[in-house]
Amino acid sequence: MNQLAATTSFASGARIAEIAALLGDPARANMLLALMGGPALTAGELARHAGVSAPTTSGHLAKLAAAGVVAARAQGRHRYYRLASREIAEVLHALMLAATLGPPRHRPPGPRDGALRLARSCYDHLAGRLAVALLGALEAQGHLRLSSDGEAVEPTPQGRAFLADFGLDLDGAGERAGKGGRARPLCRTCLDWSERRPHLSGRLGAGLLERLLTLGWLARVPGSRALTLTRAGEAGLIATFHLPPDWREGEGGAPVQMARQQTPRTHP
Amino acid sequence: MNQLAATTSFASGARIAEIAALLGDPARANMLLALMGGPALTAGELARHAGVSAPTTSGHLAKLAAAGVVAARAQGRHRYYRLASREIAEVLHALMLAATLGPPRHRPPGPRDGALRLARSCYDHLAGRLAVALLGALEAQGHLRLSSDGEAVEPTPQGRAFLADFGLDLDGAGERAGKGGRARPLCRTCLDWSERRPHLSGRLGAGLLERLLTLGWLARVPGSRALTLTRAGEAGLIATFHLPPDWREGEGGAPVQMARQQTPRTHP
DNA sequence: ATGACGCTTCGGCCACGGCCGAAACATCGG
DNA sequence: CCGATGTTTCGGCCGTGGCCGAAGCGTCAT
Repeated sequence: MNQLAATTSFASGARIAEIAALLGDPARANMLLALMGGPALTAGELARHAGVSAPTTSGHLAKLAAAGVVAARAQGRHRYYRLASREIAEVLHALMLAATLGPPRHRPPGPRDGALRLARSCYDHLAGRLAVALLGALEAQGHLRLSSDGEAVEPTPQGRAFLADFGLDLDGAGERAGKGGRARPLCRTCLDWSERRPHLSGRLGAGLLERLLTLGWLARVPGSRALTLTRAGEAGLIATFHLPPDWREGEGGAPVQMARQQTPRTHP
Repeated sequence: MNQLAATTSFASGARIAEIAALLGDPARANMLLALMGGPALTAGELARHAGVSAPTTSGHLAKLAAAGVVAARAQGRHRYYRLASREIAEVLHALMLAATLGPPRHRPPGPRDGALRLARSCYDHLAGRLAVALLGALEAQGHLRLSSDGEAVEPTPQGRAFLADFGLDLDGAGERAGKGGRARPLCRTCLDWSERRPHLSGRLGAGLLERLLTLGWLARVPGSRALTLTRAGEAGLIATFHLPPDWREGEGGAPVQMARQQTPRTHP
């Protein structure tokens, strides 16, 4: 018998409930939402995100770690926490999408909303209006081919060359087939949470974000998931990707203000 | 400003936690898992699935309905409950996937597992070994084209004709662009929960399941999500789709026993 | 009409779990 | 070695919420 099928069994309601219950506390949900930004955060930072005391935070994190929702890495007197797996990130993503549906309850459109809507990191890839615009530009240039429904997406041969030239190794051994015997999708569209339009995810999306950060075209905003597009970055994206200069306006809408640097973080 | 962007705001941790907390109770999780099968179920049936009393079930369902997780429809002295949206189904799907990872805790491989692994319904489409085999057969016949990573999938012109001939109207007005202004993906691969290999989801997957049920090639098993492949169905699938006769063996594994009819349900 | 059945509401019990302050433990800097 | 800082453990308080039995209200059948 297939070894995989032998070890894989069905998820019981109990196990599902266990995970969901862990995400079902406001404090923990806010921590995990903060971790969706990608980089690992310290327990103290997570405590501030959650709005609870340090002891309470520690208890929450211990439970999350025991259940395999987050993973911890000790470094000096800090402990850095990150989401334990991409599967967990996808649960959170699905929850975010479902949460935008519900009843039209009170949703304070804080000032940070604008920056987040414009560009942010989503676990390991780029999201927001910029991500949607980049996908559009790549498609318009013939680098990517989208299926008619906008779900399936694949790089054209020309696009592969273009992206390789930009510094992305799409066939690289970077992420081979996991233990599941299945390679991570090269580039999958991921329904954007704020724009409700698809953007790039998968290996290509992750590589793109990494490359843009390396180039200094994008910079992380310490306290949030927001990303700033630097002057060089905007010029570079317009020159290289033919990003339309009016990309901030989204679907013919008004431009949104960009994220600004806040209090710098103290860890590497 | 784009009207959608104006009304769409960011999901707060509170709202996420609200939904997750509702899925985070064993009784409710078992109810929702049962509803993942597709057809609406009565409150009594859900009570049996959850293993709690009728009053308790009623309370749970009231909460789930108030939060927009399930939807109710009264009919006679029964009340039929179903999942309220595809977004909720996708949250559950992501949770099921995440649940198979965790620590190797006790997972009783009950006798029903085999039937479920072979063929079952997953919200609105087909899942299990049969679904994986069907996707493989469609690809082998040149009706579908998969990208190298097995994520993107699209019907070939020949495939469209073949599927239309089989009774599937892929371009039909059946499911147009939703309020999000985005059409439902035609056919998206959906990582199979038990096989951990992709199978057909999306509009095509839903249409295929519906058609197979209409033809009597597949039949629902009352008490569970399992599906039975009828004699006519097996012959038909082998003749029409060129399903390999040894499809039950999965990846070179041992065959799995098929689901048998159980106690018949009393509602239409 | 009258009983049977399905579902919901009500009332009350009880346990689980989130929260904090105090204190212990670890690490870094002087 | 000694404070300062980050994190965890401990103890105890208290509200939330799951659970059931009894009772109420519909719908269907005879």
